[in-house]
Amino acid sequence: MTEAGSLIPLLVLVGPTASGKTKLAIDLAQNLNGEVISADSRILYQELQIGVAKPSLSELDTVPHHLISIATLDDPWSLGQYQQTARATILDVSQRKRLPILCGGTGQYVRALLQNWQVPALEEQPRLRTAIENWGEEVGYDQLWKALGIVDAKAAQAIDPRNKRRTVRAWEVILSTGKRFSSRRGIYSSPYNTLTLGLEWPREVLYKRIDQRIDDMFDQGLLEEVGGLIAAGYGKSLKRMGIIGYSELIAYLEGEYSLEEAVRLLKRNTRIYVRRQANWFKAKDPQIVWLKADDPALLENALDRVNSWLNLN
RNA sequence: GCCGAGUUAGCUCAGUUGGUAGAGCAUUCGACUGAAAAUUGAAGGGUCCACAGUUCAAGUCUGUGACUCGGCA
Repeated sequence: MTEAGSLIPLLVLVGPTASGKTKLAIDLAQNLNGEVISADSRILYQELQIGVAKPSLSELDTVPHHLISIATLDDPWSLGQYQQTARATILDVSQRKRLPILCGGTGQYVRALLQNWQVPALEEQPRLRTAIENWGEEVGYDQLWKALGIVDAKAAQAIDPRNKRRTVRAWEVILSTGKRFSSRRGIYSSPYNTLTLGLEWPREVLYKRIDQRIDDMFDQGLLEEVGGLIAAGYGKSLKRMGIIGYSELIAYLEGEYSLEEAVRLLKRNTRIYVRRQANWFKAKDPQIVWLKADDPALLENALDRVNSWLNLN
C-alpha cells in the first residue's frame, strides 16, 4: 500500500459525447500547467478525424496532448495496450511537474486506469480471432461459451453467455498464451489521487447538440473522409469495429440505404451511445463532481474545485 | 356539396368469427475487469376521435357528429 501523499495526482474529466470535454480540458491545462491525456478508444487511431471529433490541429497546439493518433487501424489496440501506455504517460507528465489531465468518454478505459485493472497487453490476433469467430458461427456461440466453461470455468462464469465478443476474446487469449483467461483478474489499489469532474447537460439539450455536431461533421467533409478510408481498404475493418459515424456511412456508400437514412441512424446511434455512456459515468456516482456544462462560469467553477483539491495534497 | 379511405402508445402502424389491446422506432433504466462508439438485458407509456345504440360483453357491429387525406363536382 502506498500512502495517500505519495499517490500521483490525476485530474479526470468525463462526460457524454459532445459535452464539451475537449475544450474544457484545454482550458484547464492552460490554467493549471497541465497536459491532456485522451481516454477515447477511437481518437487513438490516426486515420479517424472528423467522425470522432478529434481535437483540431490548432487545439492540439495550445497544450500538449497524449494518446491521440498513435495507433493505426491496421493494428488495433487492446485495452491492455491503452492502459500500459496511459500509465506510463501519466507518470511521465507528473514527473515533469505538470498536471496530468485524463479526458475522455470511454468508460472502460477510465475505469481500467482508476481501478488499476490488471490487464496484460495481448494485442489482437486477427487470424486466430477470425478462426474462432468462424467456429462460433458454425457451432453457435453458446457452444463456444460452454466449451470455455470446460477449459476455464472461472472465465466462463464471469462472462455473460450472450456476450459473443468477450467469449471470442477469452478463447483468443487462452489459445495464444496457453494461460487461463481468468488468471490475472483481480482488484488492486489505485496508484492515483484523483479528482473526477463530469460535464452535465440536460438530455434534451445534449441531443440537440449532437444533431448539430453531426450536421457540422458533414460540412467538414465526413463523407469524403469515409470515402477515402474505403478507398484505402479500411471499409471492412471499420465496419467490423462498429464505430458510429463510420459504419453508417460505409453502409450508405456501399448502397445499403439512402444518405438520409444513414444520417438518421447516425444520430440515433449516437443518442443510444450517450445512454450507454451514462452507465459508466452515473449521475449519482459519489466519485464524480458534476458541473453544469452550460454555466457561463464553468471554467471558474472547475478551477475552484481543482484548486481546493490540489491544496489538500 | 357528393363519393371513397382513415382516426388505436410520443411517431408509423397491426389487431383474427365481438371477450377492456400489440409491434417497430422513440423514451428511460440496467449488466459489462483482456476489442467497449462494442456486446447485451429490462421497463414505463393507451378515456382505441366523441356521443348514442345493439349485446352478458364493443377497438371490433349500427347510427349521428367532428377531424384528416384522396377523387369528383
